[in-house]
Amino acid sequence: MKTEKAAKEVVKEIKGKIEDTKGLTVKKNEDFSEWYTQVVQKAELADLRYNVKGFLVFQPWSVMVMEKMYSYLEKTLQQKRHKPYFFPTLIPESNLKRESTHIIGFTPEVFWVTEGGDKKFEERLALRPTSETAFYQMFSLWIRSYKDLPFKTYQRANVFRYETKATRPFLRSREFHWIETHCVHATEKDAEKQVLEDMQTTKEVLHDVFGLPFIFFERPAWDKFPGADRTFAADVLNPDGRVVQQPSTHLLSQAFSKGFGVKYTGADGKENYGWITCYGPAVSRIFASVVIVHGDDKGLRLPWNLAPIQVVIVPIVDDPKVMEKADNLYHKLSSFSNVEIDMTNKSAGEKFNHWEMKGVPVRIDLGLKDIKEKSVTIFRRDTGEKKVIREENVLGYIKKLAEESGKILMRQADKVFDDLIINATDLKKAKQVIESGGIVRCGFCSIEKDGASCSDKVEESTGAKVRGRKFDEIGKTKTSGVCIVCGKPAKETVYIAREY
RNA sequence: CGGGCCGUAGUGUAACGGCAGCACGAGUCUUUUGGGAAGAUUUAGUCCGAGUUCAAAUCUCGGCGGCCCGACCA
Repeated sequence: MKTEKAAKEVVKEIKGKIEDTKGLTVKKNEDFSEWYTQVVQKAELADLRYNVKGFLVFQPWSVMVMEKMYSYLEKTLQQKRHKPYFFPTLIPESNLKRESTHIIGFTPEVFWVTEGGDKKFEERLALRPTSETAFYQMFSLWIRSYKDLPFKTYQRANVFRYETKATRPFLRSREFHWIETHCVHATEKDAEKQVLEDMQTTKEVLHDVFGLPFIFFERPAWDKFPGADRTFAADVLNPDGRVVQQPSTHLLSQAFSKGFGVKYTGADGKENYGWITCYGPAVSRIFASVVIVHGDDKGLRLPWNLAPIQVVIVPIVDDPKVMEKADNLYHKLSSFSNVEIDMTNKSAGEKFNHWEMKGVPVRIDLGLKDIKEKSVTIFRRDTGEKKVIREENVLGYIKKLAEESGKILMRQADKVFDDLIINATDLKKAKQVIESGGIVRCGFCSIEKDGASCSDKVEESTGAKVRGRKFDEIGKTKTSGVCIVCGKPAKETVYIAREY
């Protein structure tokens, strides 16, 4: 009995010690939820202790990464002729009401501003949950002629949604940071082209630069953006088999232009309503995906192009010769990368672990051995390899690394999707696939309103949701099967996955 | 918004209704440094408000905040 008690004490003591360490105490694929919480705190991405529910403080490391994300997104949008704006944060309630589906969809999550000083406003003002009803109010004043079209805008903004569900840092909080684009086109066809362009932008930036794998779906009728005619959304996959909705692009058609009077005079002198589209990459959530998709049991792994510090030089000993060589390297590398020398008084091992947690792509270790042998030791975070490189080859080696490191992370991430999509012909099988962390591909009666009841049954029996039809399969694959739920002939092939 | 759990130094954890303790961190000094160094020394805490009680971190109520699970979303 006594020994049992003593053993318990020892276990407790050891456990306490593990929890005190600065490293991650769980493996990503064993307890994903806990892993994510720890990375956010231990890599100092956000402080969750701000005293308003659902709001948090973004710390420098995440802010610097997100600044880079903004810059890639904005550069791409501007190349595609979107013009930047900053719109007000407040939107009068009457604006929100101008499109009926929109107001119904958003009302439950609006923060309202009702007074200024001690004076009550006659009309409530919304803290923008999204800015359609702010932009289109002005579009109606700005757009006169077909010569003004296409009218392509965007803004970087923080938006507010009164989420009722427990929030998760970066993935879901009551204030989040994004870019929203709003475009007016002369014809439906032009608007459709814009949606294609938005999807292409998503691929160019989120996949090719940030290394995130995703599938674009057309959402079913019951899951569209409030007020949209058609909604297309990219789902990024988490390692635990759940998907996260990332940028979505919407064909708003003419509902909003009619509500706000966004009209133009055509070449024929006749008045027409504009065709509106909008697109919303949520940078703070995209950041979450970068953390989740690339991170490992040691912490973050940042693609070269997103890392605030790309190369860190770690002097192993405090020795004048070592410091001189570190300075030397610093100046050479600064010409094409952000470099930092870790001068802290921590032990070598602790420095190594610290920078691995932060996800810095390249580390250079410098000690007396390297001085003697005219070499340096280079550690790369993407593959975990450590190599001794001759001094004269260092620059070339790191330049090459810079080019391929993002691609390596991208390829590693792309692979994840391969085995996860599994065909199913009945709900029992679908449930099995979902429970083993997969995504189901199956026949489905309809993604129009008449399919909603079958969708409810899918949710009921699998706990997962119908994500929609895969965009690049629309019209290409003939669906010959039957609906996985009702057994009627399947008009669509859809995908089913659990969601974050 | 419903159901469950929770709030003690910066962090993680102890204390039957009866002296709030331990570890890590942080500060200073010395010795160290090739995968989470050591000694000396200093530092700091019961979420907020009310109630019960001789006595509350502990019990009750309210507020604020967090975590998990469901309906909503980017």
